[in-house]
Formats: sequence, C-alpha cells, structure tokens
Amino acid sequence: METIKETDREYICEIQAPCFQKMSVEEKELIKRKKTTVLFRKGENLTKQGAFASYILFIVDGLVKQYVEGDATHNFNIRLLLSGEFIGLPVVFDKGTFYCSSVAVKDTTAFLIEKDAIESVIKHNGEFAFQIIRRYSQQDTNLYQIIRNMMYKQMNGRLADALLYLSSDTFKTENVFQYLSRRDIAEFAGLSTESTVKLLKTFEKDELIVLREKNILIKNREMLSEISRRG
Amino acid sequence: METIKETDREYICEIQAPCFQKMSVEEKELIKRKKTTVLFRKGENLTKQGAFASYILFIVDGLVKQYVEGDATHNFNIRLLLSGEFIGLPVVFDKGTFYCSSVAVKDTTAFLIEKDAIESVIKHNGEFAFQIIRRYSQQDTNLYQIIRNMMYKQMNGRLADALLYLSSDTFKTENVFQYLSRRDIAEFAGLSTESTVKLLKTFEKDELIVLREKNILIKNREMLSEISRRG
DNA sequence: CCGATTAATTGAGGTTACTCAACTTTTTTA
DNA sequence: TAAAAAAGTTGAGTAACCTCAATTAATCGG
Repeated sequence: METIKETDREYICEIQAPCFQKMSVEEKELIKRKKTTVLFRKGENLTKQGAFASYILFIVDGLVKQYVEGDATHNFNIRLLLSGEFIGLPVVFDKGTFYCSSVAVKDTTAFLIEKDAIESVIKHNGEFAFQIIRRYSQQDTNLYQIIRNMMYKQMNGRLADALLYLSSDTFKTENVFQYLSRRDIAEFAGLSTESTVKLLKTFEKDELIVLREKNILIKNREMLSEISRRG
Repeated sequence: METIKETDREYICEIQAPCFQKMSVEEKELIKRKKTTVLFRKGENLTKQGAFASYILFIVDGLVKQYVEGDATHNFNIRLLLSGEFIGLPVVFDKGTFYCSSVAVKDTTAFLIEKDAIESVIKHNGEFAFQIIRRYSQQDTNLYQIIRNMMYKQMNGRLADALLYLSSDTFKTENVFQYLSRRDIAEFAGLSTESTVKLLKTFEKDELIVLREKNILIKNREMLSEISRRG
C-alpha cells in the first residue's frame, strides 16, 4: 500500500466518478483537500472488519472483494466492487468502525476521503445525498437477496447463484474468474471449498459450464438460472 | 386495513416522528398532503415482497415484523419495527417493488407517503437525507450481522442471538414475546419450529431462560451472550 | 361451552454438506 | 531451479439439523 505521486493523483481525480459530477466546485475542492490516494496491491486489505476508521474509500481503479469474517477458517464473500464504488460509508453515520472487510483482488487505486468532508457534502447537497442513498438501497436489496439464498437454497442453487453473479454483465470488462481461487468461489456460494470443487465438476459434466484452468465459461445460463430459482 | 378518520390523523401527525423535526413547514405540508393514514390489524400485511409500490410507510404506532419469504413453508424474520420507523424506503430509489414483506404483529397505524414527496424532501433537505442514510446504515450493519449469524453459527448461537435481540432494550416497553409464536421465534433464529422448541427447553434446563406460557424471561444474559459469541 | 382449527411438543429417521485425510498440481520463494 | 508452500482434488465418515408423523395443548367461531 503506497501513496501515489501528485501528477497521477490529479489525473485520476479528473477522469473518475459520475457521482462527483453532482458536486459544486467548492465541494469538489473540499473533497480534494480532504483525501489521499493510495495504491493497494493485490491481496492487501482496504478495510478490516471492526477496525476504527475516520475515512471512507472510493475505488478509482481496480477490483475489490468485500467479505464478512466468520471464524478463523471461514469468510463469506458479499460482493465484488469495481471503480466508482464507495467502501465503508456506514463509518460516516454509525459508530466509526468498518462493518466488513475488503481486499484488493487485483492492484487497486483508491481515494481515502475524510469522513467529515463526505458528511458535509451529504448534508448540503441533496442530489449527492440522493445518489448515496440509492447506492445503499441497491446494496440493501442485494443483502436481502443474499439472506434469501443462504437461508433457503442448497448447494446447487447457491453455486449457480454465485456463478451467475460472477459472470454477470457488471464484470464483463474484467475476467473476474482470473482473479478468484476455488476457495473464493466457495465463499461467494457459502460452501466449503471441497463441495464447490465437486459441484463444479458436476456442473461441467451436465454441460452447464466449461472449466478451463481458472476460467469458468457459462454454457447454459438459462439452466443455471433455473437451478438458482429452484434452490 | 382501514383509513382512520380525520381528527385522529391530525392528532397523530403532530405527536410523532423526531425525524420530521428536521423538515421545514412547507415540507411538512407537502408530506401531509401526500399521505394517508391506515390502520393495519394484527396479522395484516403492510408490504408484500415483490409487490409494486408508489409509496413508503411510516409506523405511527404499533409493532411490525419484517421478513423475507423463502418457499411456501419458510420465512425468515429480519427485524421488528416500532413507531418512528420507515418501511420500504428502497421503493423510492430502486425499481419500485418491496424487497421484503412485513406484517402487523399487533394493531398498527401507519402513514402511507407518496414516493415523490419523500424523494423531493430528500433532494432538498440534506439534514433529512442524512437522517435517512443513517437509518439505512444501521439497518445495513444489522443485515451484515444477520449474514454472519446465519453463515457461521449453529442452533445454540442462533437461538441465543434471537432471544437476545427480542429481549433487548429496544423492545422493553413492549412485551414482544406476547405477540410471537414459537414459529416466529424459530424464524428469527433461522431454525425449524421443532428444533426451536427443543432447544428452548434445553436453555430452560440450563437455567438460561424461564418459559412462562408465551413469555420468555432471560435469566442469564451473560451466558446467552457467550453462547451467541461462540456460535 | 363445544367442536374445529391452529399451535406446541416429542421422538425417530434421514439427508445434506461438512470435516478430515491423503494426494496431486500449481505457485512462490530462496 | 529446487524446495517449500499454497491451492486444488478426491473419497470416506459424520454431525447437525431437518422432515415427518403422532400426540397434546391452546385458541377461535358459532
């Protein structure tokens, strides 16, 4: 994790972030003054569940995995985040600790923005606030979906879900499977690595997917959706 | 479900809702014009997962259970809501369907507020928006907690969690157990009714709780927390 | 107050998916 | 490049918790 040099920083600041368009010049200046830019190398943690924080993160470029920590041996992956996403927003509103962990799946550049700055902009810019709430809202829906999946579906449905998510249009620019281990996929599906490996083979035998080294090609999306739907 | 007569409505509108304090007179007027007041009788649904909606709800008085629907036989209870809580906020920002179901656990009075009105206030009143985001934030943290519990804990930990939640200070004014069946408790813990019944007896034998008809008294909160912590 | 419906309880049996162990393959590092 | 570490794979055994069935208790409508 290293601070990026000034020229890059300015460049990045200009090119990114549709949601920053809603800000006034003064607000952009405030954010600019109250942020630093950090490069997280693959495998480095951006946030750690339970850790204190006085800032939130904004992904400028890269790929980040958000997960909740269980015991020493088990995690559960919530989602992958691309550039343009905030991490740790609850820090601004809640008690100031991160509610879950996140790790760079590939080298990732992020702004660390002081919580006061974001708080101020939210309070004074309703349009920006609205954007933020929309994000929350979408993530919320997402979490309910996860709860549904985990509570009611068994292996097949859960793995199908994970595969559909990871192969969705959101990630079509990245080949996310390149960056994910079997264990990662297992933790998206909420299964043990062993069960995941076995079930992936079964899916391949049933011609739902093709396994090519790390890569997973979806061969029959309809059927996977059906499996997901049926649980 | 019935509309309340005008005099009551005005009365209720005055006494309630700390978050409405942040609104200007005009904004309050807008909300007033764009709402109706509805009484939901015990057992009636306030929202139904997947249903279209052009409004959000605000609980004026009562007790509401929010839950996600699995298959025909299984639900999972997310939380209980008291007066002062919003239901269905994602409707405003997302695709306009309810993301989960909710039902009145006892007779409940609620405002139905048109989504446009809330949207307008959020966009023009940063303080109010901030309050709303804070709520989201807290519920979010809550959902991560639920995911953690469901993924990593087994029976004992999950039931302990459910009991601790339902006996928490938030609900000390209501005796919530009065309104909840064994099945309800099971659905808070994410267990089958049968397992819940058996485990409750075990907890009673271990002097963690006392079962008195519907009521459940927490006898050893420390130990329950320990069980919850250990999973 | 009584019959009918719903909720609570108990036990037996079954199933899913986990753990553990052994092994192979791939990746990392010195 | 070789050794070590990590990741992936496979099979066997097992535990947790569910389902199902049968019974009792409680609640509700007439």
